[in-house]
Amino acid sequence: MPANRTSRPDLRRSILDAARTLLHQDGYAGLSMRNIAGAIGYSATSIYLHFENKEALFNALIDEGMGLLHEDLDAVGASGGQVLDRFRALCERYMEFGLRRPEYYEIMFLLHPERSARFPEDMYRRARRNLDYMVQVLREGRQQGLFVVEDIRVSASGIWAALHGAVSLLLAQRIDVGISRDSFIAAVIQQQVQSITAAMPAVST
Amino acid sequence: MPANRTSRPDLRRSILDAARTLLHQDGYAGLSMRNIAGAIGYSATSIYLHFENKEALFNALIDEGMGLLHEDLDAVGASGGQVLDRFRALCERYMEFGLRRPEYYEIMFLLHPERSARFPEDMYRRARRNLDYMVQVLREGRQQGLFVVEDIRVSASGIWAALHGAVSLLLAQRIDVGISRDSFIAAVIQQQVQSITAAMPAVST
DNA sequence: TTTTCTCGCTTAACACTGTTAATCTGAGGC
DNA sequence: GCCTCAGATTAACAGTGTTAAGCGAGAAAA
Repeated sequence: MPANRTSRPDLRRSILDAARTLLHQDGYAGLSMRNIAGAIGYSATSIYLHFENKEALFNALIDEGMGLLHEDLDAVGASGGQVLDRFRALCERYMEFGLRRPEYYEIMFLLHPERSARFPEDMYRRARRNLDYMVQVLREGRQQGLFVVEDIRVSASGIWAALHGAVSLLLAQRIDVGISRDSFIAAVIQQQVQSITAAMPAVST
Repeated sequence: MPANRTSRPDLRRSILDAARTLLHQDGYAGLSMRNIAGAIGYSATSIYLHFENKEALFNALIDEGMGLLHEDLDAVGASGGQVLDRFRALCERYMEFGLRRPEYYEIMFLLHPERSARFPEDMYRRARRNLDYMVQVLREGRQQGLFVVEDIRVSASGIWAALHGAVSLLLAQRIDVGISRDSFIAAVIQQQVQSITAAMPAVST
């Protein structure tokens, strides 16, 4: 029996919200179709009226997460300010997103590496937009003679990899407990800064 | 019916090998107890005579993988040579391990971030030994005045995170296909080098 | 008003999964 | 020959994603 048949359920939206909530509460392991359905007072098979299968449901959530991440990173781009500050902010914002919304980050970047072969093409495109923020700020920094990068796209990928690795290990609690989260994040960002501002013998000597 | 009852089966070993092979062939999704057992001609419940549960089986595999990784990294330490070269080699070897043995790397560092809370303590210790290789070479480099790092342990963690992120994204095929694997790896290593050799105004000016 | 149709949702079922309990089997010791 | 016991098995349970069939109420048609 539907929880509230009168109020124009918009079941699809409810499913997504319930899935996200359960993901946040119990993690990926405790998330089943019957679970999601039960949380909103429907039967499991109702979900299939709105999503082709579990993977499609996840892709919809991933899509939402990408949108949120883009919002965060967009805010950095629009903030103006020095290019180095914006680079730092970009790194910080990315990591902060992963740590603040682990349920999203997990399904967006952490889960099922083997499945990504079946990933929809446009999902890839959205993920690649993450990189574009980085690419743009690197290009700008290079134009101003502040950053030293050979291939911008490769460097941006490397920096993204570093940030992603840091978030992954933090979420998995695999960073030494003797290291404070904040100092680790600061160090990671500092490493990225040094990796692009380093080795400028022509200017500094 | 056992595949070969006469030949002193050493079932435990067979189980681990079968699990590893299946993991390599079909990925984590296609790995079930019945699958593993079927591959060596036993029933699924036989596995429970040698492993408490599936997680224990995985932990045994993870343990093996850690051993292999340590062997690889040890070889670098014993190689002698310049400290910077050894640092590079350490980075390269780590990434190469992940790419050469994805089935091990996946269960060691990629799978089930949520489950790691239940991770056995000594498993953590072994994982932390990875870091010690890095810590040692950083310390040596600093003593020689080549590396500039504030907190060695934090820096080592940051570098490990970067390497881990690079391996993760490569394995998940989330690095732009327009970027060659080798140039990406080279760039990541170069970034790590710059992150610890950068900003030496006192010496360079 | 009565019949038919349609759509949203449900139940039943299938083939899986990890795991436990109970059972079988066959070799070694008496 | 009989007993014991360890190694392996079958049966079963609760759970999973997913499909097929069925139900019920409201709209449309007669």
